[in-house]
Amino acid sequence: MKLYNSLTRSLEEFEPLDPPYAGVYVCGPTVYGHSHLGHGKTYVSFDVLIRYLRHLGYRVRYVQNITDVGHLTDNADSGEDKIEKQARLEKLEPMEIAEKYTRSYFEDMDALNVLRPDISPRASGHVPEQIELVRTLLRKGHAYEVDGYVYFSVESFPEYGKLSGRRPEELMAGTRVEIDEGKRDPRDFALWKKAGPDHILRWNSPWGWGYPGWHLECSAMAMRYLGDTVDIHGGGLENIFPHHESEIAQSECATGRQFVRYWLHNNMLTVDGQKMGKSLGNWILLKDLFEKFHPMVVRLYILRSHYRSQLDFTDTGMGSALSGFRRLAAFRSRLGEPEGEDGAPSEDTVGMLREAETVFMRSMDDDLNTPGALAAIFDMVRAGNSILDGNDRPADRKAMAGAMDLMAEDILGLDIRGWSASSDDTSELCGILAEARGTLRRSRLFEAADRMRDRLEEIGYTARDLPDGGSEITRR
RNA sequence: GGCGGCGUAGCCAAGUGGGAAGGCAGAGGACUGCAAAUCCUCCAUUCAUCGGUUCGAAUCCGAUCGCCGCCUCCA
Repeated sequence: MKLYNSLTRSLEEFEPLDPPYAGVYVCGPTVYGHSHLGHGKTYVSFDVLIRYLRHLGYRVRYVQNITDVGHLTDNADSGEDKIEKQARLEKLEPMEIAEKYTRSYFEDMDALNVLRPDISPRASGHVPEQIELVRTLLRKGHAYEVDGYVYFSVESFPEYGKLSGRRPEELMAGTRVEIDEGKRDPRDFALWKKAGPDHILRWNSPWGWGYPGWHLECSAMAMRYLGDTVDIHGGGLENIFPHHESEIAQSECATGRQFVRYWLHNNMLTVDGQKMGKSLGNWILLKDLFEKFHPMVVRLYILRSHYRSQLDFTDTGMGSALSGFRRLAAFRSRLGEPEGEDGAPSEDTVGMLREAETVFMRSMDDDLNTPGALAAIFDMVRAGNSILDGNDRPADRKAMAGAMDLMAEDILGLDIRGWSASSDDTSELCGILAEARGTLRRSRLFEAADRMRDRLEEIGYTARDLPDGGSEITRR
């Protein structure tokens, strides 16, 4: 499989350091609020990576942190810890906030059918590791302490900037680079920050009470669980600088080894052509979106564009995704669950499925080209329907079901069968109504039968008539 | 100001040197009592514009116009 490596700015064949094991680290959320659609895009994208790596036979260890401490509301030291701020607003303990929104995050990711990471380490639970990393950097001369603060010395790492492509001189005296009294160099960043008693989330350290700088946790936890060199590190594009750049600096200075071999970055989400921002009034929480659209439709929407492209969210786009999902669901539902069929599928089916899987895998191998992979699935749906229209053989349905379940469900994570099942709460009632419509039709009381269909349509049910004279009623 | 990306049919979106995928919407047809679903056919001689390289470019190079993002907490 080829992956686009931000570090080399090129497509590279993925080869883990120690096959078949593959270590993947993805920057997780800061848990001070409900997850938004941007989280959805990022974690669905990386979920597909994990699923596909596993399909290819890699033994993946997927680590994704939960940031429950240390990030500030703004860049200055006067900034407030975001979790502490939220705790004050909700009148809860900071750890209650972290717990509440961690659960909320997993709830939303579960709905999107995102597989849970193998390890979800909390930053607050890894302060000793972070302190140890700071000590190492101090010992090796890559950091210095100033009055309870510890800074990383960018000058001590000539490769600083290799990921983001920034030149050191650009970083000097930049208008937006934090100028801090204690720093020897404006580019330096804090590894450890001093915190007074008013700061609830603080720990004792060799440099006094404080808390870790915001780049530190990822380095510490990635190396703790995946070793000094991580195969794949993923995250949002906006984290390339300074977050990931600084992770590299800290980690490589501490170990003397390459920190990450493949850097993957997911592009951003826009809403109606604009950046999604709280102040812009286009902030979309997943929980709100799920009220309007089934999570699987959201997932399909995300997968219709490539993970390195910006994805623009629009209502018409969601409508289009919904129609597409219905098509997939209708096909899968038509296939049923023909478990006990032992006959061989027809040549047409075998050939058609081979073609679909070839195109699908070729697309996935090409830096996770999910739009191309979806095209292969839709081709299969059309060809499959065509074959079954001509001759509905259970062995063919079974083969097609297997292909759908592998490509759409296992790899792309579209829970199509779950969708069908979830809209089935009223199945018994629908059965009775279908019986009634069938009786009316057989009695040629078409006017009454159609009035029934129209009224059902109005409340969200679709009636379709079957070749045998019966009817079927389903919820849209 | 620095950096990066994008501009492909009505909308969305792959393709990145030699046949313009796929989805949605739309048109016609088959099927149906009528529908729905499904199938068939049609729907970009052309890929923002201009110029260049090439036997050949949506794909490479240059310019122009337009849009977006990152650089600041943000996935």
